[in-house]
Amino acid sequence: MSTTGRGLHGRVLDTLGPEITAGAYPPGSVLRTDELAQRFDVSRSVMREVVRVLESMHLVESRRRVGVTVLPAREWNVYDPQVIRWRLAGADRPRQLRSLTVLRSAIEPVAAGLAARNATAEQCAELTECALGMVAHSRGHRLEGYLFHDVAFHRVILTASGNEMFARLGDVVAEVLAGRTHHDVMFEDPDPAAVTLHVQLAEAVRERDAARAERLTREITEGALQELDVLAP
Amino acid sequence: MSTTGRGLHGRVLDTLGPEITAGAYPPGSVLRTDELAQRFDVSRSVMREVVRVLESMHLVESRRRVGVTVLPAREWNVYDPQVIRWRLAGADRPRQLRSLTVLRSAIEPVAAGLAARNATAEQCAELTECALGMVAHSRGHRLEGYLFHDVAFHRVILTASGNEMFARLGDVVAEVLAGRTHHDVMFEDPDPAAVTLHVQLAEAVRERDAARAERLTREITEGALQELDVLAP
DNA sequence: TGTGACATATAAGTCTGACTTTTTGTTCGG
DNA sequence: CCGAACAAAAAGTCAGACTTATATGTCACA
Repeated sequence: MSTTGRGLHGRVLDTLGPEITAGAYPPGSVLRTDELAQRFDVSRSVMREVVRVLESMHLVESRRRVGVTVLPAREWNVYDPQVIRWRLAGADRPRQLRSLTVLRSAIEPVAAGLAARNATAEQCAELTECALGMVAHSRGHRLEGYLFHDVAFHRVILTASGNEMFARLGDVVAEVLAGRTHHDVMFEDPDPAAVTLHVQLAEAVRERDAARAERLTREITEGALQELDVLAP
Repeated sequence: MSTTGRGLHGRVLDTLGPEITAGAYPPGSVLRTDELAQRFDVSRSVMREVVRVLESMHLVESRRRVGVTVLPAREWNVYDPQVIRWRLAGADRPRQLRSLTVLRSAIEPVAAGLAARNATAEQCAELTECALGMVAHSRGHRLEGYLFHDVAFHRVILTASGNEMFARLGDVVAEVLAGRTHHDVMFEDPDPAAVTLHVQLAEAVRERDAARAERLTREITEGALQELDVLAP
């Protein structure tokens, strides 16, 4: 599940990163490289590399004679996929999930509008295929299959928009959708209305109807927001 | 101007990072840590730290027995402020600027709507102050002063939205606005219509009129998009 | 001729210890 | 009371030896 995995360096990062993003050290706390190296039983070289990466994420700041200072959350690179994953795994997961869902609600409608203008024939076909897959798995507790096609659907939309900034949010959306299915329990089958909206959206993109694509996506994301209000008020 | 600056490590990064994001090495190219260390005249330790940071940005991938492989642009963490700065300084600056402006056009209207709901009295005051500052510098080639207040205005909106993902885009917006003023020549005074829109927006937020705030912001960002079409068709 | 096991070379990964540089806090003299 | 010199502390840098994974080539065997 963890992306870093490989190498001694990655294992330390996978422990220290989540600790920091979980708020284990209040902002302003100072960590000493040597102490950390001892704690994780690694050499200073490895520890320095870890600190450098944390520094590039703006989670900490390293200064001579003072140590490694933990930065306030406001400074963090919250768009770093690694940071997003760490925070989603932590305690303030609900708040994080809400932030990301609001982000989706801003981005996806615009992305869908652009996709209606720019999508290739192949992408239109993929979209239809995904929507059909969602329909096929919408009943009988086939949640995993449904999720798979849902994620793929939104990825295609974001990619087809032709905007690289939108395209790179595919992982975020995947994380949010997966979170909804797995963590926040989802006993029942997905909302039939949502399924219909996806089918109609694929249709709108295929027919180059940007305005309709945007409107439909807005309905989808508003649904996601309402769902969140019900689960975590 | 460069954020990294400090330390030998930062200087190497400030050279190698821009090179990679500028596409100097085609995707799949392999770099050897030892060679890079020689080239920059630094120790392997320093070079390894640089590679680790580039790896965390998904610009490169380091694998045993093969070397440091440059990844395709599709993999890059394009939301990393450092990466954004590097790319804006490079050759594909126009494309980058367009991507970011489209991103703005998606985010800011939603952020403004939220700001109208959540802004504190203090934030409302700041907003009005910024808008007045923009008015005051809107004539007589006071571009620097205008830019300053424009950036501050949008930062307040994004922060006041209460969504941390939006708030963190303040730097991006600042970069885009600064780019428009400095790089892409802007001899004339700013569009009076835009100034008026900002004043009205501050008003709408103060009066808690979310719908109007969103609509006005949409007009502002659409103006920015059209401006871009004129400059770089 | 194809295939699988094995050997080898290569480049990253890791560790250690010594040394340098910057910064901060203290102390001492004015 | 204040400023300048000083000392200590922690990160930063370096060099060299060693380890580990792995891509690739080799060779025997089918």
